[in-house]
Amino acid sequence: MKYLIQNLKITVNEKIFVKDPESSELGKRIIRNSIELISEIGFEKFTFKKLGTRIGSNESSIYRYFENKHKLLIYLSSWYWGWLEYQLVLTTNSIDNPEVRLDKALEILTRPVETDQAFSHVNEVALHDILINEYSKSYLTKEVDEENKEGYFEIYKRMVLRLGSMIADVNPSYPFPLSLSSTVLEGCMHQYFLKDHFPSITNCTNPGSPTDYFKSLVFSTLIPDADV
Amino acid sequence: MKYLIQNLKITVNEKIFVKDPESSELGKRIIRNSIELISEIGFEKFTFKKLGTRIGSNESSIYRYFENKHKLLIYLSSWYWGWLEYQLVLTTNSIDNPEVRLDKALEILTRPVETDQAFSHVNEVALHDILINEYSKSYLTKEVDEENKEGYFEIYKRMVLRLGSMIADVNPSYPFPLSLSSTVLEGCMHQYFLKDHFPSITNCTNPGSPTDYFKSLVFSTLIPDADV
DNA sequence: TAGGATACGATAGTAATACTATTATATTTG
DNA sequence: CAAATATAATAGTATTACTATCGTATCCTA
Repeated sequence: MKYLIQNLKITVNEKIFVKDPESSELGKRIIRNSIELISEIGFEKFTFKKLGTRIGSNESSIYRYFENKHKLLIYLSSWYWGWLEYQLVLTTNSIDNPEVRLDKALEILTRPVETDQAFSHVNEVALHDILINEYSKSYLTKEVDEENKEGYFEIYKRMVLRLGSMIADVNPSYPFPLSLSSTVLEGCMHQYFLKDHFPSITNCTNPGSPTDYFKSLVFSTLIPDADV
Repeated sequence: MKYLIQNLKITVNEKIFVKDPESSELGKRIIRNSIELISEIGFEKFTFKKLGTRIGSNESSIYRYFENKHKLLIYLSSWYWGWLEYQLVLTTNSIDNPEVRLDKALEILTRPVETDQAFSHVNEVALHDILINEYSKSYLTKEVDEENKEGYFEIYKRMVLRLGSMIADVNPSYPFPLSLSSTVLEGCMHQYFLKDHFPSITNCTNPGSPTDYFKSLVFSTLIPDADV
């Protein structure tokens, strides 16, 4: 994938980190290796000590960037949603026809992730795996309301609102645009998970099928007599 | 809610527990209090030590019933799905008309949970909260494939298959009955979560709206020109 | 080029977690 | 009444998730 804008930086809420990991080499090593390590061993078994060993650095140095691994997960997730949002906006904002725009949006949001050369310290494919396997752990906590107030989930919510408004543009009288939008974003990650671990309870077992499924779901809901 | 059958027992895979908690008073106290404690402080902060203190019993005694808190969560979830499945089957199996049956099924599966007098040691409302806030943590692990082989998620998968086949009965040519079924079950818990913590990205903010939303989603998908 | 700020690494230490093991006592059952 | 079983009490371990301190290297600037 190629970008019009080089040296792009995905902006993440400053409250999420202690020191901006994009501001130093060590910070970028933390990001690159935490993505790989979390996707390898899972979030539960991931510790700053293991990450320190892996990058030949000290546990305490990592704490200078992130308060704890929960905040790191929120950082990585925010980065992912910011990256996806950028692609969504770039691809859809020039499209005037609401149906075509929504169709394109669903494609961007549900397709398998590919590596993006623009961000060399981020393995987007591994990061997508982390989102599928770990994202809900970032908000299924007792601290979610506080953290939401602090703006930790802004980018994700903005994504839901964006897709929701594209849905409303196609059918302004549909009463559940936001629920449909949140169902698509969350449900898509779930279908990717099922494909890998519970294939008996999904029909999204080959590449491209999540896109087909969610397009059909959304359009037949919004345009009852359409031929989709 | 009243039951035709008294002294009913929800059957859970025996590999999930060390000793059947239904077989003793202590076991039932573990179940009752773990449900309350997990829903109060959340799964992360929940420990067997805290549970022991709460029930005036010893940490080591709890380990005789469950290997660890992960298994306890799987037990509680399985119990919940077994309980819901019972209601689903009881309510729908006498209905011949596929549309009416699916409509009724969606009602059972998406409505708010009420206390069930038949199981005095289980607070079903608190258990539903646990499912909403913690269920995905039970399968979003690196051990999911092994545990799936052991049958830990059987009841849940059976639920998805049941709803999936009711969906297929309404429209046999619809290509994604299982994905739609899993989306409804998972998505419903997600909408309940959003209602409480991210109300700005859902339209399911008042009681009954998850049912309306999912009925409309499913029927407009299956019956494109229906008046739903 | 000296002096101060900043970054990083190394080490040590703490409270809590998630167990395991052993022994003692109480209760149930045959 | 003896044996089996269940539970309680205590102790102990490795790991986790940090916090605190200190020394050194590097960088920036006056």
